[in-house]
Amino acid sequence: MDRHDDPSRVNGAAPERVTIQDVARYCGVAASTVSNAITGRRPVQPATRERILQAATDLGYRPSAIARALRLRRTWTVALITANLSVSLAPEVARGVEEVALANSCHVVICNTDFDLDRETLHIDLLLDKRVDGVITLASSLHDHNITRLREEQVPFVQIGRRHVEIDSHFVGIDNRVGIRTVVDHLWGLGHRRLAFIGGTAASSSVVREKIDTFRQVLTERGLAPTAVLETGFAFQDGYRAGARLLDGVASPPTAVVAVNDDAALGVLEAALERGLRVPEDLSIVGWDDSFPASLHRVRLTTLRQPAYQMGRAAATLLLEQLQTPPPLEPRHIIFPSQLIIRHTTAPPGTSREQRALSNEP
Amino acid sequence: MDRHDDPSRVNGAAPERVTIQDVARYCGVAASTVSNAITGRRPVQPATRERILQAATDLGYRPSAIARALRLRRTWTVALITANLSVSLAPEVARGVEEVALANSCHVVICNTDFDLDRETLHIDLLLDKRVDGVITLASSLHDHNITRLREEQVPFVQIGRRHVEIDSHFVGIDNRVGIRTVVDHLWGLGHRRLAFIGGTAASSSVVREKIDTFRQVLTERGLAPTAVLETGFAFQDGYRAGARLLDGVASPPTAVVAVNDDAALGVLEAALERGLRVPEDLSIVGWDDSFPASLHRVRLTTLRQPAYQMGRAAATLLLEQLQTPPPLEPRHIIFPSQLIIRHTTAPPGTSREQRALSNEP
DNA sequence: CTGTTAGCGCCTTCAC
DNA sequence: GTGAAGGCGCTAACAG
Repeated sequence: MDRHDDPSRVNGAAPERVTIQDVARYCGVAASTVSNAITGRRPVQPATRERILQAATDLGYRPSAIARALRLRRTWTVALITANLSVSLAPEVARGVEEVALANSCHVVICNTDFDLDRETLHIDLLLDKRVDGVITLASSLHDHNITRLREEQVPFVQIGRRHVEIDSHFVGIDNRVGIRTVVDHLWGLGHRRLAFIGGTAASSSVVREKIDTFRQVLTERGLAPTAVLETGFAFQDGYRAGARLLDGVASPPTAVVAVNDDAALGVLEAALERGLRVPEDLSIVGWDDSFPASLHRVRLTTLRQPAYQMGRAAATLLLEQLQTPPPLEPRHIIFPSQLIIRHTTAPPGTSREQRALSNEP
Repeated sequence: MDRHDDPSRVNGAAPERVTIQDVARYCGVAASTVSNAITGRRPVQPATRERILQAATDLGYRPSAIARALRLRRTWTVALITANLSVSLAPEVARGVEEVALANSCHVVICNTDFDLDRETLHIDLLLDKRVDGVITLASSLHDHNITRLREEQVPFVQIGRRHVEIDSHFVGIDNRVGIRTVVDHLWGLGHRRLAFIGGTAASSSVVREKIDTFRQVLTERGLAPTAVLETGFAFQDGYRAGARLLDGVASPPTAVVAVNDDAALGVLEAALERGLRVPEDLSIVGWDDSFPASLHRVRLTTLRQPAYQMGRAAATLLLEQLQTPPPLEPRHIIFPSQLIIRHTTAPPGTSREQRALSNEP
């Protein structure tokens, strides 16, 4: 009862949190017994167990995750590394990851790289220092160098969307080749022969490389060559810039554009509409991701749907499985089906623009 | 040189990370000296300092953030608590928070509450166990009970968007009353007299209460009453449902709708277009947030812009300031200006729907 | 300027 | 079943 003996009141500042020792003293038992009572790793006399648990709640005891982490070498924390958390499907992926993590008493730290190597490396430094239990990378958000570091430190990781060709790992995504083929088939079937691919940067992303390669290949199979391939980036503005380059002062602009993602596609749409083109009559546009804005009534973007949320869930599940079973599982690939959502931005090519283009040719 | 003495190779599994002791032994100095050389808290002989730093990089030493956290009672981790990370401005806020955090070697853990008290409490439990350095809450994402717990544990926190009336705290946001007044003035000026408010739930959010109260009040000042106030929720589908209830089989539907956020507004837009209404001729719609889809050419939603990214930055900055200066600063409120972005979903009310409605009345 | 000691809070031997 | 001792990796206090 002597207030001076109460370690939680040494001075007026920062009330110390109650520790396992406090509970032990309070119950007249050893700290290890409290630990056993709470974690249940070793049997404890039911009576004392009850007393301890009661005391713990009475005193408001909560074990320190930090002390535990130091001892157990587990932090109950995973990282989600992405280029830009607010781009296309990232938010939904994050939601999925977080949901599964929470169900496993695990937290998610977010890391935006902005496609910047230094930023990315800094994040990895911090994550390694913190001994996060695992990492999920979204799309092309990690350079080989840093992937290697994770591998060396034996930090489990799962990649979503982008697969490093050299480094096999757990992976969640769709088959980009099949996707591109579906898109091109659709446009081909509508009668398009002048197709362009826009957005992304192949240098920073093997997914983009894969898409572009497949795009070229499928066209080649049909005896065509791309009207244009513009690697302008992933954001709306990048798509807009691509649209401008595609449509301004070009003798034979494409009649259809395949974009690296929805954001870029919407940028192209914007550029086209600003130039007085009708979509889809004058220009067909296909996006990729089926992000929220694509579905809006007045947008009605034709697009390839990826189940972002489910992919986030799957990635987190994969990751957490690894944390529980020490022997490293052999890499597993979960391939979700992709689905072409045909809305109002694709149709047979009109003639207005086509004729204009022809009349410009000598 | 004897491999058996190398503690990092005890057995084949999990290569131990090199500790401060390893560096100390390697250099023939005490661990505390290594600590001082690296943190620079106390002076170290330049020569030995150099040797230690060199050894540290050679051995690949990186201090354990966990051990540091246990000792220093700082985790270099903050939490961002939000109802739904993928809703309206949350992703942009998160980006802002993360950017500032990283610049301070700090990580951000994300917590989605889904407006669920249990989920929220679970998150707070875990965050408290982890001794996060601080918390940022976005919109109406924390119940009073949990705010109180943060307060009791003396965890610094900043609120974005929602201000608890009873509990003063650091706050970042806009003035909702001014915002609503601006919106209603705009509609009033266009000639609208039948206005509805839709979306949100006043019970779960003081912001919504504030908006609705102001909405009613401004109308009252003009001698009007709301045509409808539908608290249906925050998501696109909630807006869609509200739109349906507003427009189906109602004698006098509103000529203008004020939505709680852009997502809900887009839902109303969808419902209106599906019913063959023209927007804005038959129905004006005003959103809130200026989220990405609102700006799209074919959407052109009139909306109130909040600087989401800047608000995230500001919140994180406020938070980190608190971590550096022990004496708790008195609560500061950073109020950003809001801005009405007038696009194509608002115009003087047309007569087509108006007349139809009148003709239905006896 | 540097080394020794102690302890942050917990869990895991090892004795009893 | 339970208690005592030791240590996870680091830094603050105290000697020298």
